[in-house]
Amino acid sequence: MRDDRRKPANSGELLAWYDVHARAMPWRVPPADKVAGVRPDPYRVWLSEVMLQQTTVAAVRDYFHRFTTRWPTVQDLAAAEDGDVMGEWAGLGYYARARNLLKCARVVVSDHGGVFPTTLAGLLKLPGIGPYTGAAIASIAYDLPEVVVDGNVERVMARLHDVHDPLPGSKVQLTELATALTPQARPGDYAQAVMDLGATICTPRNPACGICPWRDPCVARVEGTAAELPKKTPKKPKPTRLGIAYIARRSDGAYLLERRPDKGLLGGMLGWPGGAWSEEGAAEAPPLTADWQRLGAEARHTFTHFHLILEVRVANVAMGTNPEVGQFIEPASFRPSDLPTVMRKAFDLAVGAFDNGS
DNA sequence: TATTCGTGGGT
DNA sequence: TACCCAAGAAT
Repeated sequence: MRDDRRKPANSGELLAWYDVHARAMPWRVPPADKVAGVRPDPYRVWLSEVMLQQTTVAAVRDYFHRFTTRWPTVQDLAAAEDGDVMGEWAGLGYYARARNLLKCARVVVSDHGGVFPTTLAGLLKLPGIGPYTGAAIASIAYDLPEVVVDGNVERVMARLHDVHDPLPGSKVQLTELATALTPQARPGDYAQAVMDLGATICTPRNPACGICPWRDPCVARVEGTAAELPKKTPKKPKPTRLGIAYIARRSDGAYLLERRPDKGLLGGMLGWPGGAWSEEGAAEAPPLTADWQRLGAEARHTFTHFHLILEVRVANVAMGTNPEVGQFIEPASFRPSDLPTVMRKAFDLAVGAFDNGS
């Protein structure tokens, strides 16, 4: 802080802004309804917060609707089949979230009578609930004054106080600043207000400082440094890995798929056999003997920490063929939408080849 | 503390 | 095109 005479930011200014500008969301109770006594459903708050981890609101909306339609309560979700939940999560990414989601639902039902813990400490013991999500549920669902620190809060605090130390090292400092601002009154609305501010006004690029409810106390705005904060330590370059996807179609239209192990990349998801991906592109043996055809194109996909070039090989096989890995899934129970995106890309290429009568 | 773990959209 | 980024958690 370079100007101690500046009047510090205060939560009331932000709450007043939120009362007018709160974004409408399927899992959210608008401030006017909360005044009337409406409380958020902890199940829906929890589900939305897990889905929103490192994921945009736009991407979450449809998933949230499908999940809550299919599994309206935590009891419903706890009773679901693993494969159904993983399939419904397919395409949303970070699949450990879905595995932990199911674990968490089952613990809540078996150990807590189907009621989410009502303290931060209790929430933090559950799978998939970390410091952010625990504080978010505690504040939004139960109006407890816990400190919510996500990427939005980090950015807003860094700018309000002109913090130039790079993340993630500055996280402790930014958390302290966030703690000082978190109010005892309406902490749930406040938490959502800071995140709305970060998402709509105090954006990563081209922040709309002119219409910000905290424009006066914001030190970075005065210093002209808002757009360059928060600083971040540079990230490592992504290597490129090579792999093969073997897509076998049986004469009845069944496809050969395998369930990937729970640990590691795409853990718990369906995928095409093809072995590990490496920078050397070691040739993996096919899952069964057949007349494998190479396609003219490969699937390209970028993960968090590497690029992938996936060669797709296809084969038509007869009924009664026994694969060495995976199992055939019949057309009636195969939904391409159950596949993670990279596997669906490979499938889209293969379908074109099968349609061409290979 | 550093790495692993997805995906789609914006610039 | 190539990067950046998004309501992080687990290890």
